[in-house]
Amino acid sequence: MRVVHPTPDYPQLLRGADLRVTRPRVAVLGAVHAHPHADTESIIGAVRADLPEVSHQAVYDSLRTLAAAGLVRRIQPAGSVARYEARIGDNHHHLVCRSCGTVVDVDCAVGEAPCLTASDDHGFTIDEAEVVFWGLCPACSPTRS
Amino acid sequence: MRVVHPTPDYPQLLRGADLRVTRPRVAVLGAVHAHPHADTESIIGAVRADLPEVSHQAVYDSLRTLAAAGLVRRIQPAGSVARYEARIGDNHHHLVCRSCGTVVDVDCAVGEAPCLTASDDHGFTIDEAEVVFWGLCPACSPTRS
DNA sequence: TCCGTTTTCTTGAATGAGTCAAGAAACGGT
DNA sequence: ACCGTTTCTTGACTCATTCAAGAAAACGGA
Ligand SMILES: [Mn+2]
Ligand SMILES: [Mn+2]
Ligand SMILES: [Zn+2]
Ligand SMILES: [Zn+2]
Repeated sequence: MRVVHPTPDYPQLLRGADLRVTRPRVAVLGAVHAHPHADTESIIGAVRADLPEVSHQAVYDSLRTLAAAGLVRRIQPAGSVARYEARIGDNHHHLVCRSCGTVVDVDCAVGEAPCLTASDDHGFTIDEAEVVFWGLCPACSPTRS
Repeated sequence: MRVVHPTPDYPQLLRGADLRVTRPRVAVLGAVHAHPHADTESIIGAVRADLPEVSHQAVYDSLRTLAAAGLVRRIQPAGSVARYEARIGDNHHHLVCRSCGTVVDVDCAVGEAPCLTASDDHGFTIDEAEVVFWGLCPACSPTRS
């Protein structure tokens, strides 16, 4: 079995979401695909490798638009700035290092989205169950003998 | 069976955590007990009912110290300012309204803390599994017939 | 109770991610 | 190519939270 990861056609993804295709949006979408869980500043840096003149506001606007359209997901672990990823629609979860802030993906252990049911929904209409595992990454863990 | 909720002895709680007993700390601890999931601004307001002259910085410092000592828990759902609660040590979870930001408690549906195990820990040393259910509270839900 | 040391609080300024707003440029349907 | 609409640029601004320096309070020992 062979899993293929063709480079996504970003303009097509944008059109499919009824969004205008602009150079900043294409570059931002590409940067998010290339740098999972990157924060806005990193994305601005990556985008400027292609478009040296993009404004930070264009990146902020693009990220917001892409997130609203469901083309990217925005996450924000407590104490962190916003981070973005292109892995969407699979309700996966995250492992966050308390020391360095590194974020890694964790497949949902239970099932489909939402993967968990609240014991008492208090009358809420729940649409997502977000799980964040906190701890220390290998690099930040105290070395054992 | 009778469940009693005696008013906690805040000075004693502080001493037990090896913290100096100061008026701001006692008041902040009381405010967090009285107003679960309140944000810092609300806590400042509540504390000033007792101590009209406390500085906002004293409240920020107290909250940080109390959280570090484990006497209160700090939560910060994405897009929200920091919120604090005194219900600690039971690994309960939260239900957050996407519209008004209301936070309510949800008992852990699975078990003891951490109530979940990551499918792959990537070498991390995990110490907490945080679950946030997102949705709309009854007041914010579109009314049905 | 008084003292000295240490911690905490007050005051005021600073930080920084993110937003707002107005005009210029780009997109895309005709 | 033209034109109406959306998006981008520029620059100012917000606001939760932090930083820093000196004044006040806490507390263990005398
Ligand atoms: Mn992810
Ligand atoms: Mn709670
Ligand atoms: Zn780490
Ligand atoms: Zn609500």
